[in-house]
Amino acid sequence: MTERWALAATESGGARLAPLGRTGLPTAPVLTEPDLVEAVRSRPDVTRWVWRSTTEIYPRLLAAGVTVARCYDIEVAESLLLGHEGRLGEPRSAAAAHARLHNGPVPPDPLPRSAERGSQSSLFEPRSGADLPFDALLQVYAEQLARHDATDRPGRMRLLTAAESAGMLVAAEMNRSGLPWRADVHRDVLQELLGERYAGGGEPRRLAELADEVSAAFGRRVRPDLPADVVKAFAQAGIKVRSTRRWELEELDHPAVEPLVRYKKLYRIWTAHGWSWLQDWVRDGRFRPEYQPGGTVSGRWTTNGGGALQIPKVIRRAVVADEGWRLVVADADQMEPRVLAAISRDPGLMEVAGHDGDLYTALSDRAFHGDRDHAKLALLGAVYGQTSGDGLKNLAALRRRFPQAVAYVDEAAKAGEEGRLVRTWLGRTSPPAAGSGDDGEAGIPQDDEPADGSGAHSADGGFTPGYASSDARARGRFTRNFVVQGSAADWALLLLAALRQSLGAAGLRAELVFFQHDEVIVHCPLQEADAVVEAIRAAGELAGRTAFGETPVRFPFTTAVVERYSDAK
DNA sequence: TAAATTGGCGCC
DNA sequence: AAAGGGCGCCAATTTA
Repeated sequence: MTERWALAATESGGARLAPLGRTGLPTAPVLTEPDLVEAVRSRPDVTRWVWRSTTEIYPRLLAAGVTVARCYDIEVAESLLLGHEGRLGEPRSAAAAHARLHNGPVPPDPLPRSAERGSQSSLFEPRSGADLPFDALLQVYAEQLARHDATDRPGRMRLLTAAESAGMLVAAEMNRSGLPWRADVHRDVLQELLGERYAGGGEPRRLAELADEVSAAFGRRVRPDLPADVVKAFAQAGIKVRSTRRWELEELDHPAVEPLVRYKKLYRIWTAHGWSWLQDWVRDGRFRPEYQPGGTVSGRWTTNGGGALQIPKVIRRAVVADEGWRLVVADADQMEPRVLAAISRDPGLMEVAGHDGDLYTALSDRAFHGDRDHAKLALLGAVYGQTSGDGLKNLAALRRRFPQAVAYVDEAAKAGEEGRLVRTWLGRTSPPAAGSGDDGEAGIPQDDEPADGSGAHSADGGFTPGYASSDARARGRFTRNFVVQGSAADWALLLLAALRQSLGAAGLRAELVFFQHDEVIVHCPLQEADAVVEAIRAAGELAGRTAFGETPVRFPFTTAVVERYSDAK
């Protein structure tokens, strides 16, 4: 029994709403009710709410203690559909969609909130199209359903929209719950690593000392945080260095290198996750980043501040479960190679990915004489588009044993070099090449079926450029990676959706509190931990089947039940 | 003077 | 072992 209702907020905190039929049109007269929250609370049988923007509506419901099972986010759908149509970058608001529907003037999207740095003050997003009449919203929705059907993969596109919408719900819920964060522990870590702060501001003690060591090693004052100054100092010491990247410095034989590298590491912590970060981002024992599902073109999430997806390992000591509670930290094992196996359907790689054990070890047993490091390097090289080094030799071995998998990413790279679009498994689409202008014809979508080894180099009677410009090659590396990273993000969305559902259905107090590409953290009472571990495992397998259909590929996790994040692996 | 870019490094 | 993909953040520098 699926009950689908459309819902819009009115200016006065009320709601307009109507039940929807299969084509997306209302099956009963539109209702107007005085209280948005009550309108939802009083309809627990609704299985999916269709609304303009989760960001607009859901935080208000959550604040009143109301959760929903599922939603359909019209602006999320518009963005995904525009992408699939090769029109990424066109305004994606519901108002814009409605204007396009009637060939009217299309309003630009409100500026992305470029949140004032380090502050959470910009709470209100411009409400693009909030004033869109309810029947206009319904028209946009009905048209979107038809546009899903008009794609090359209607089922998967509908799934993608549902998954991204679920991601919006998860994000809103996590924004609300926050990650348990002990400011006192964080301060202890900072003190330990950086030493005291000096009264007048400026560097803490340890950084100042290291800067002095660097200067002493050069025999003159050098500011280690200024790459230009460091390069010059090395030049004066008779050492030519192209940059001050760590891996390059570590090649050098000079007494300044050691303190310099240590300085950089600590400097990074100080500026990105130091005292002022703590001040800005942690309140009442919780760190609340603003998650943005689909913030990257490949579908990975970003956060709008707080650098939640780049928390340095040493700082993770500050993530501590509440008294009597635990953190269940679950990391998907070798997700990208497993996803490559699932989307390319390479028989050999599916076999390798068909077990829960370490994938790179299995890979190296098959093709790399047991050398796990080489196996891993080769695979990552294939996915990232490595262009030089030993990785290429290893790539050749990979290509011999897993031709269909390598052909899949090679084809994606070729598409990128030729200015064509590529898609993830569910249908999220790469942005048009810069400079490809509006000629959507350049964007012939990538095949629905993976190329097989034999066809990989002979397919598509199109032109074969003798040389690709370096821009084209860079674009090829991007699209090569896009199909894998993006399909992994597809899977991760389904994982979140499944986990959210099962935690809710089980009536646990457990809460999803963190998500980072292939890793989730659930905060739960100690006695629920076992159930949560099992829920995560089941959600991973369900996500695999839902995304990729019947596949031998397994999606196991490394799971730890800990009091502190830093105690997980 | 403000916005955009650059270099570097954190995470995946 | 080599320096390939995606981001966000910070400070300095360059550009408008």
